[in-house]
Amino acid sequence: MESELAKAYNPEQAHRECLALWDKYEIGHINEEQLKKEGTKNYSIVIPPPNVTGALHIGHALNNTLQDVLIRWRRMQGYHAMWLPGTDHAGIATQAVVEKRIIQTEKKSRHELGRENLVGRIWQWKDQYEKRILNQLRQMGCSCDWQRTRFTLDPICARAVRETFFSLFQKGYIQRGNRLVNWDTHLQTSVADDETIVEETKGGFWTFHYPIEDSEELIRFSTTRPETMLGDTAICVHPDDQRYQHLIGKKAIIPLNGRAIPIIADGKLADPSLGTGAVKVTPAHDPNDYACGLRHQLPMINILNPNGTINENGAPFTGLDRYTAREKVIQAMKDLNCFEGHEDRLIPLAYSDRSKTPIEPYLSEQWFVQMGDRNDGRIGLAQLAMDAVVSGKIKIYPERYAKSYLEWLGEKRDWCISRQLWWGHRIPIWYTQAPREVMIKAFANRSDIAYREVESSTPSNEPSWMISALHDLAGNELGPDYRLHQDEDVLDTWFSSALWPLSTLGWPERTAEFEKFYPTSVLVTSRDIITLWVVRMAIMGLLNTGQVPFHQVYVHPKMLDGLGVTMSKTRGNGVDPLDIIRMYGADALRYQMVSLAGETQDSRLPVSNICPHCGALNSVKREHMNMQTRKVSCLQCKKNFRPGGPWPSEDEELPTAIQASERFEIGRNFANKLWNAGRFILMNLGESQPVSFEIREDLSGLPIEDLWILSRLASTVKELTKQLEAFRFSETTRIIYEFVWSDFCDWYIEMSKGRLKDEASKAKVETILLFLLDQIVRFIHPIMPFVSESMWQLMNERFGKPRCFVSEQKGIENNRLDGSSVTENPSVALASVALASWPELSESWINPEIESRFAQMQLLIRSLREVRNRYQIDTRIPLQVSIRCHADLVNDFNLLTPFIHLLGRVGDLQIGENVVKLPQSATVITSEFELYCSLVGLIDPIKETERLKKQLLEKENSRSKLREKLEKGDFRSRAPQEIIQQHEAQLNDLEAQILSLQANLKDLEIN
RNA sequence: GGGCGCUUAGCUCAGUUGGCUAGAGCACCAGCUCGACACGCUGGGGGUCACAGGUUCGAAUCCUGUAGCGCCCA
Repeated sequence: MESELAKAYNPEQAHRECLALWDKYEIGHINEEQLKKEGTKNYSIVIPPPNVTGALHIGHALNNTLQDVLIRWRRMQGYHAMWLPGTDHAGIATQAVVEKRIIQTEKKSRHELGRENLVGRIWQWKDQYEKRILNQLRQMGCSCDWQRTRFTLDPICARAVRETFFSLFQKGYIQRGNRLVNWDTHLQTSVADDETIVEETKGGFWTFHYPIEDSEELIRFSTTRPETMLGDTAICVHPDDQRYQHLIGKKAIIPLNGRAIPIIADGKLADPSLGTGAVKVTPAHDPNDYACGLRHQLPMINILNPNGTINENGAPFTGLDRYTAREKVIQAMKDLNCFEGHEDRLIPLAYSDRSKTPIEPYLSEQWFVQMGDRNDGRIGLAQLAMDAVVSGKIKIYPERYAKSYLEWLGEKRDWCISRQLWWGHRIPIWYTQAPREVMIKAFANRSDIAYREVESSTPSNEPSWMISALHDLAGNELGPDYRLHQDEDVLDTWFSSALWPLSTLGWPERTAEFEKFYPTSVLVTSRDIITLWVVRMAIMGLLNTGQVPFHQVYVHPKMLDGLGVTMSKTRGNGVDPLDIIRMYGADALRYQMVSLAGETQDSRLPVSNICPHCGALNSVKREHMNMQTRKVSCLQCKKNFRPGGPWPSEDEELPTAIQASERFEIGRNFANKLWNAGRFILMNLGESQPVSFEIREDLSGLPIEDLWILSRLASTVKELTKQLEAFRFSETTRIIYEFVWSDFCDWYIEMSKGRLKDEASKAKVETILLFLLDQIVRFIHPIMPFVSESMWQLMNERFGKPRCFVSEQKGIENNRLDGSSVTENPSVALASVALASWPELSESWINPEIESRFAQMQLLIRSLREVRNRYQIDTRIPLQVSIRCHADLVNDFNLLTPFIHLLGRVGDLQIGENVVKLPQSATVITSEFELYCSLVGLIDPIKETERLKKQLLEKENSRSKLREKLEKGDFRSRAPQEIIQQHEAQLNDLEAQILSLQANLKDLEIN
């Protein structure tokens, strides 16, 4: 008996030991030798790089667990599997967080701090969070290739960005121009459409009129943003609108500044059925008006400064904030008698996701990647990425997401890649004014320079140039007379993350990593990222290399809280994976993550606050979210605490709760179950030390219980492998749980308790037990690496190097620690289960017939237990039992007699075709057997009558349903023969069972 | 407004091409310290599969509509 094996699995100890072990053997690292080796099966994943904005939450835990499951599984299958970790600089998000913090703590704006200082501070932030994120991944057990960790702003990634920008510029895919963008007046940058959120907001709807030039007439219109009248350049009516035909071509006067603007007809902008049918047109401040402005070549007057105040074009309101200006403009219009009315309205308003301030449509100079089709023979970028999915070069799982991918790309909208930020890859463009000859002279022989003339509305003697360069320009390339200055803006974060599969592998250099692992095997991500990121990676990969960046995309569900709301730090309904690991262990976290990754549903995870005083779970209510409640009293100990959430600082009076969820208990319990199964097996081996334990592929001669468990094992492994190949993660946990807990622990181990006591059968059952444990530890490892590794190590300690195996399998341990060749000796144990081989068992072991025969014994045992429970018979009292069944089953039951005695706690046992009912017995009737448990002195006729009547009722219900079905309509003429026979056989069974039950009931009445 | 998805036991979810009496875990009830495990063992109760139609011999499953929820795009 070994006492050193803890009674319960200790995740903390396992984490310490396993992490050290995996570090020691660098299990995730592809070394130089492996890198160079040819003819290997390769498998690679690049991590969707988490933002350095903050720490990882439970959604990341899901995403990364799934990647690790795939990587560990493929590694065990003998692939050279490489999972490349890293982080994303997340331009606007990170800059916003750091800026905000500096404003709070130091009362300084970024402009006061200066570009260099701010960027320095963000790097500090990045260092801190990158470290934290990578540690979180490590604690989760992620087997990344840590030595290849990348960051989207590091020099390797920067090189790919420069190369790509240059090439896009050269090929004419990148252009600069005045565009209407979403302007964040707080952060003073443009933001992408998907960085905005639209919310119904309380606003107003005002009606005004403008006088018509040289006329007594007025034209009336309505607006939700009166201040934009300052930038109006037209009034628009519908071409068919009879009310305004005579006004088209005339001019209206903006009374605020006296500007005369044309009245135009445009069927796309004006809707005669809405309001007055006339609308004001402000091309510089509204997307629809902008489009109209382009159609009619209207002037575009920008009335805003970058900070949201009115500029000189908006005189006399210059300098006022736009919302103050709105009030003043309304008042001015009232004073001019041009005001007609006002009503309150809810209007959809776009907010910046980063600063939460209202977005202003704003005209500014931006850089764009052209996505649409081209007329110069080059392929359109959107089309390029669409073709990859249509042709199947990229396969998306589940398939339906291919649709959103294609639909989004189908719009072929240009991609605005410039951001007015300081944190990011600075746009590699330099500007200058110089004569053409100077440019040619300086750059004629340079392949690393491309330049274009800037189209200018104000012609001058010397043309303006935009210069794209692969390497930074010093500024003096054109000599002392012509200074170069670099564009102030940075690139959209997605520009560099779009290159992630390329840049991390070293592209544009043809590194060994790139050659071996590009295209990557699969990208694992969540669906909101498809349009932002997946499509852009596809474009960049195809454009730069002609190859897709990944063969498969697996889209997993989203994590929701108990109320069905997406988890996020800002809502305070998220959970830190480290909290879960501390409470339940990393295996429990991973198990739960895998089990909720189903095909269709997002998954709800009710979140609780852990009381800092007593540890009780208090579920998170809506009122606790968004830091709305400062104080909660614990349901259990009644003491007060502050609910968990993204609080900016510690509370001085109240301790703050960490958050958790009892859902993770399943995984914790399961890990403990496995631990204890292993503990049982190792302890029972006692003093004996099998040197190696071998199972032949040919199972003949093994008893039915062994054939049964090996059949179950083989089909479990087969099914598991199949489900992993199809990314059906939740299925894998179901399969594993069912086999390990039910088949292995509840049945096989329980049965083995008898065989282990018998010297004659001890060695044989030990062999099977060890073999099963070995196989389980292997196939459970991708999902629960810590408990499986701990068990593996215990087995190593116990048996040293030799290890169980299937004797006919050769050369399966091919993924050796030293990266060396396939070993021909399968009996050599491996230092880590992470490097052991994935189970692969003979098809011939799968035996459905044995499984269904064995199921009869299970049903028998369950029936016995039910009787015992019903009568509350002490487990120590053996039951006297007789069983009537057909000959085949008599035979099986005879073979399994020891287990019937053991598991059913049976004393006297009679089995036969003509066995008679015992007096005063409880009865269970099934389709295959009739079971009688003698209850002399215990039988309660009333109770037993109740039981039988219940059984009878159930069977009669089933019978009438079945009869109805068989006799109704055209069942017999139209249903397949097979089904009809099945139903009939079942009906016969039921009839027989009902007769038996009735007979037994009659007996009870008599007695 | 358009698209995608969801609605199954008190809770979280399975249910792959329609076919035995719809399953699991947790929670609940009853009984168990029987030498792996109380993070456990044994048994039990609990569902008109959101609603209304339709197709079919047969619908949780396929079709249409309604309601509610979520996400994406306008």
